[in-house]
Amino acid sequence: MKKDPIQYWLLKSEADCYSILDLKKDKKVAWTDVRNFQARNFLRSMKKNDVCIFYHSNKTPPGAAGIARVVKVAYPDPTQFDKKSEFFDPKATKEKSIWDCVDISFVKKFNKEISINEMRIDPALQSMIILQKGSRLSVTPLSEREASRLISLGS
DNA sequence: GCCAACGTTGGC
DNA sequence: GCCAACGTTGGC
Repeated sequence: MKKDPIQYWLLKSEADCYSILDLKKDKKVAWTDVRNFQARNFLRSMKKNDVCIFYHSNKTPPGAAGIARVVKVAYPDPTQFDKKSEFFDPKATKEKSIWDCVDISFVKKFNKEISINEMRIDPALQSMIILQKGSRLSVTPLSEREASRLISLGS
């Protein structure tokens, strides 16, 4: 049986909310709270061992901060059922789950964070979805070229 | 803090 | 099914 090729993803997180250092400390975390259908669909197509570039948004400047790896594929996001959670969704039931999460583990923190400005001027990164005007998705696919460029810039 | 751009909701 | 109003995201 042939192995599926690795896919690459970019995960946004607000830096002061959950950073790559938090992930380093936790080693592994459930990537919950995604409440956008397009982003959820990307979560659902993630496979075990896929590589995720961890991006810090909402800071100056924002940028790519490290690498994570998918350790568990999509399953129902428990926060949608939790009445006390700000991500509670009254339309979701255990039988009809709406939102998914994956588990990711820490791989490495970049030696140098790659700012969005650097990405914008790098020819290999022009095609990144988050650099397109108006793009707000918190989960986006990366091409192998984009991912390896980011990894070499950050290492 | 501002605001452009997007997604969602709800009236019709 | 359209679209105005609203809420949110996220770079600046």
